[in-house]
Amino acid sequence: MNIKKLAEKLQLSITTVSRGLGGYSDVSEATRKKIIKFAKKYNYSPNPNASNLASRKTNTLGFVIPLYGLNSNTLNQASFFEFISGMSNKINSENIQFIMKFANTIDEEKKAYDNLIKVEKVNKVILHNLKKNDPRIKFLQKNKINFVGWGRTQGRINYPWVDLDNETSTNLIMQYLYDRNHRNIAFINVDDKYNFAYQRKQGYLKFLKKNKIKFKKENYISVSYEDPDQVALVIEKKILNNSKITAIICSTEYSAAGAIKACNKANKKIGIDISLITFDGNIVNFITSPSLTAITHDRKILGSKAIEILTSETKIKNNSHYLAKPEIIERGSVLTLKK
Amino acid sequence: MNIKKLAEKLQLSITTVSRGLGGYSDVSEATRKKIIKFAKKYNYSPNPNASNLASRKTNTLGFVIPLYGLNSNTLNQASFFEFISGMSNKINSENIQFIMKFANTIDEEKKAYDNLIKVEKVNKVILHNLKKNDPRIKFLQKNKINFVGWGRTQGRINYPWVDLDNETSTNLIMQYLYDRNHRNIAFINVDDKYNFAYQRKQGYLKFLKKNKIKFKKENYISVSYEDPDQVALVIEKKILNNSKITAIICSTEYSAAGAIKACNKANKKIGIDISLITFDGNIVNFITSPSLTAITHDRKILGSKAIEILTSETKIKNNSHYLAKPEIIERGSVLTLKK
DNA sequence: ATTGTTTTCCAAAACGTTTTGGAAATTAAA
DNA sequence: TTTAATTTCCAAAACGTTTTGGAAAACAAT
Repeated sequence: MNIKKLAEKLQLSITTVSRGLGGYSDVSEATRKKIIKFAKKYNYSPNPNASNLASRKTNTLGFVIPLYGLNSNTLNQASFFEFISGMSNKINSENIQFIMKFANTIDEEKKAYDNLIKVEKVNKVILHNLKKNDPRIKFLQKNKINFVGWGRTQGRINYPWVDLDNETSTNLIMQYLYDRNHRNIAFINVDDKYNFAYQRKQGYLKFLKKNKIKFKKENYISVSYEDPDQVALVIEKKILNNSKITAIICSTEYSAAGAIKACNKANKKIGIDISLITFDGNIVNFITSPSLTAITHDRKILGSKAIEILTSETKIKNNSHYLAKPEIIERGSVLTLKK
Repeated sequence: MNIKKLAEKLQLSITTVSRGLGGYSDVSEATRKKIIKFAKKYNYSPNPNASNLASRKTNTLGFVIPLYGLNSNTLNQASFFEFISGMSNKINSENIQFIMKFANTIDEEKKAYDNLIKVEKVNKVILHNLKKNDPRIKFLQKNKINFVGWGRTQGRINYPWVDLDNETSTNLIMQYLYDRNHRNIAFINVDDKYNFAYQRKQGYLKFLKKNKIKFKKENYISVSYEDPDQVALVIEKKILNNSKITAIICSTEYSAAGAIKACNKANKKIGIDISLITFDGNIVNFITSPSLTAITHDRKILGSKAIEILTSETKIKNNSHYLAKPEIIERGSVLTLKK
């Protein structure tokens, strides 16, 4: 079924059918309804190729996933799926076309963006893993393509974005531990060149400051993703050997795994001898007994908000943004200390 | 840049440029080279919308990801990314367009396939999580759309597929354990309605038979994905309480996590008091000390083979297939018993 | 030199839409 | 009732390709 046949069935011109479906005001409500009815009946939907071609524009969302950075920066697998899941509802209901590309290298990533803009002519983009002064931003702004950042950079931001509220997260955790009388809290983070790690560090530091707790260098460590065993070793040496530390915050599931290993090795029972709280941790959170208390964010909403911003009727404001609120899931790995 | 302008630059007709780029034999080698040179120079690539429209066909691969089944059937997140990663090289080099859809429900999944075929007019599909007598197969065969299964069903198969060699995997593991003098080996599987689980069970059973070891009902348990804590409990009760069992095979990362928890609770040291070997387990494999010995498959190749089958010049044979070979990564959670 | 083949090229039609610029029909205003 | 304004519709052009059905040019055979 194509528009021509549908127009014949309806005894209307092709133009009217097209405009009716497009919701233009120059077709009466009555005929519009009839057109929609027939379109449904004959299961018609416009050929996107013809449509894009004729209108000289697309309604396509482009999205490049940097495979090379998976699990070694802001993108982890679980968060990807949640984000996508949140997006997909909106995408389906808004009838947006959706092109996703996967890049195994930085070079491929560059090519992928080029292709999206120049060949596929997408009009919306989700930008992941933004860097400071990211060239993609200028590129997109120059080409007047709507985009929203998944994650954001530091400092002044002149583009719309969605992100986890990382600073609040660590603040929340610190408060949670503080309320349970922990005063020497170790924070195992990753390199703060990653924004999420930087933000989490800020939350940690600000809480200390607010409560007039001195920052102890030895309580904060930054580990790499690369060698998990190394992580366990570092934790064992620097954290577990420090008898003052009563609680550990892990910034990633990997470091939580490392912490668990270190604790096992040092024969410290999590939730009894030492408290542990981790970000996310879908898999590791139930290995300990009692299971790990964790902090999570609703990343589904992040995905749907991103689409919302991109499709908002009004011209996208450069300060639209959304912060996913954190939530602590209590499971029992945090001990309440005596005063 | 479009084909018309490029033709002007080349002082050739649009037809010749199009056919030259398409590699047709009715344009001389000399002009073809010149065309390609100019196309590169002016950074021209055909508008896919116009191209699809004019040729009445596409070169598009469709792929529906069932989000609802994530981590609760054959699809887990890590395998998805590996598969995709393997695909993407081929996709880029073969200049295939690629549409991926995500379905949160079975209903959405159905709609997604419909959309791919009828609206997007894809000519290639990757089918995931195949069921016996899967209606999608008939649907695609009827519409003469090339497809390849990621995973396969049991029994006679009349379509091309790629899959893990699950039967060999368990066979390999069993041999590995047997060589180290384990005779009472527990296998923690998931419901064998999932084909991969069924195949793994077959490998386990066949090994027993071949080596004339009696199958002991109490050594085989099937656990669900839903409640990880429950898994740990079952393992503790049924496996760890059975003093004859010297080694455990875990079919999924989740059950390995459950096993670790159970061992911790029962105070059994993995790699010392009991041996453990798991499928995959990117995250859990380094929690224990020594780290978990695991069996993995190269899922990247699975992805690239899938594309290879779909793009093979010759008409796709219904018996093309590829089995990813397993490999044991020794880490130290398996003990060699004394004879 | 003529004819037949093969190679190399091209004009025009087609793909299925959207958009433009107006025409016809209806309603409102005078 | 006539004119003006508004509403509702439509024919034709355009989008950037591919494909069809030859035509022209080059080469080969006689």
